[in-house]
Amino acid sequence: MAESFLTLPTLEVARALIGAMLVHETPRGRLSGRIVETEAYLSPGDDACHAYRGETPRNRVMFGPPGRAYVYISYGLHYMLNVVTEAPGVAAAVLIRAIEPLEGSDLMAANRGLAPLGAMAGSGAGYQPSRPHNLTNGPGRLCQAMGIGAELNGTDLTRPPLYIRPYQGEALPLVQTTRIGITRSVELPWRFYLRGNRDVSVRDRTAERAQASAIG
DNA sequence: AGAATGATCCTCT
DNA sequence: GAGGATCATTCTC
Repeated sequence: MAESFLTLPTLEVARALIGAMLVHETPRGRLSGRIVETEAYLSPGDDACHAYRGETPRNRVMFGPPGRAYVYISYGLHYMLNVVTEAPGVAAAVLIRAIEPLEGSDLMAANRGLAPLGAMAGSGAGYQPSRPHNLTNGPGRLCQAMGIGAELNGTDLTRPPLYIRPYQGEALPLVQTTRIGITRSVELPWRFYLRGNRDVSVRDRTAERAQASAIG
């Protein structure tokens, strides 16, 4: 295949990933979704980046070649999926924060401990989301739904079992704003999401108004 | 060896 | 909107 778009500069990858398809071929079935929200992390200069103080065993993959998965555990229980960017030696990645389920949504629901979508049975097992789109609207949730764990850390995201198919089509309406859940470098506008999509984890209505006529 | 810190999610008010 | 869960990783002593 042609040179992957994942070799582009980090912020361009973060933009270009919106609309791309994330696919996981699991033993129990094929799961996929459209990426609708991303965040860029780029060291040096970004104190929120895991690698801002140098290489450690955990963030080692970020220093490697682009196009690989950086998967780690947050708060001791949630997996986070990142796409490594930039040439070897430069620590950078794009966090996938939300996807829109396309294939295998019932298996995703099962992975999340939820009843199948469309089934109204109230067996009492598992928790019922207050909104039907609580399936993959968050970095921890989408990893749980997609069956992504530590065993995929460092794997090549251009081939199965976990891979990304680029978006090819008309320009999508993007919103650019600040990142979520961090305490350092909070001012950097390095989060991107698909305007109007229901699976975006957190909207920024101020940014949406300010960017009303802009098209990403 | 001990303490602090999270790129979060869920529940309850 | 606020707080607890829960533990790997990292920093500090």
